[in-house]
Amino acid sequence: MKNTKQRELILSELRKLKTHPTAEEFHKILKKKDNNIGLCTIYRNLESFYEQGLIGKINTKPAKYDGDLSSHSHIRCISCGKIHDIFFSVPINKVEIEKLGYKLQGYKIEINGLCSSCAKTKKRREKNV
Amino acid sequence: MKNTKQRELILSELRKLKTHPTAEEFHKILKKKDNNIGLCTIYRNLESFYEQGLIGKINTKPAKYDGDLSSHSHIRCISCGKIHDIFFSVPINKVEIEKLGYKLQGYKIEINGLCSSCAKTKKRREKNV
DNA sequence: GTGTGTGCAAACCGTTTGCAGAGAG
DNA sequence: CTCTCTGCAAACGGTTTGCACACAC
Repeated sequence: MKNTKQRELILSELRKLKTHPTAEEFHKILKKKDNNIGLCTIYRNLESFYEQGLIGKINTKPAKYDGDLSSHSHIRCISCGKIHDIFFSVPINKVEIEKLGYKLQGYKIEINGLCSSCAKTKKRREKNV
Repeated sequence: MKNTKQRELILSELRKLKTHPTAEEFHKILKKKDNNIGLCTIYRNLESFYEQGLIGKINTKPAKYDGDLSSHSHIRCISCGKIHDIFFSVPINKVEIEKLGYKLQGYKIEINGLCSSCAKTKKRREKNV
């Protein structure tokens, strides 16, 4: 793997973010540092970082990327799609997995909820205000 | 919601399956019963059943659908993509969610592992056999 | 120098949509 | 009769790929 300036930029900038940008959002951010960087370079590198386990990827459409590798989950608002980090551990029962003949590689918990600002908007809508 | 023969066929056939077909795989299955059924009808109805909470949907690409609503999770082989049902419960800490101002709607656990047949193939590959 | 990485545009693929006609109510 | 549902084909949108050139090694 060659050490290009784009590759370095992508990883270091993602690490700095506390948000979970889509490839396109991230592209806009990176253009401020390198106006020529291509969207497909970002896709290519994010994907390869993800495969190497250097970053996280959230299974939304479009996908969101996470520079924070500390073990945490995400809660996603069913109304606006916003994602928040959430920290709690879940005991995974390996026995059940081994019974099926699988070797555990990892797991993700995908939590859906309604965020407070969407809850307010909804309440307002219901009152026809 | 009108009660068309396509709609009825889609739901009843999905309920019969123990597998988790993609829309396209399911289309092939349904064509045996109704050769004229269109792929987009299947998409439309599966999506609406899913929104009504009548069936499950697995967040793969392409998406897979699950006619079994009993509370269970899925383990996905990282090598071949096969999905197995897995039954165990996970305590979700609501306090942490409420702290963030969210109202819990639901959650899914996505478990990744290596299935036994892929593990064998891999071992064989490593030995150059 | 050699070979991988880049940026561009075009292809890709799963999914969605517009439309005219069919069929449920 | 009306109005939603269907099947078709074409559009869509996020992502990937083929290519020629650039640049790390």
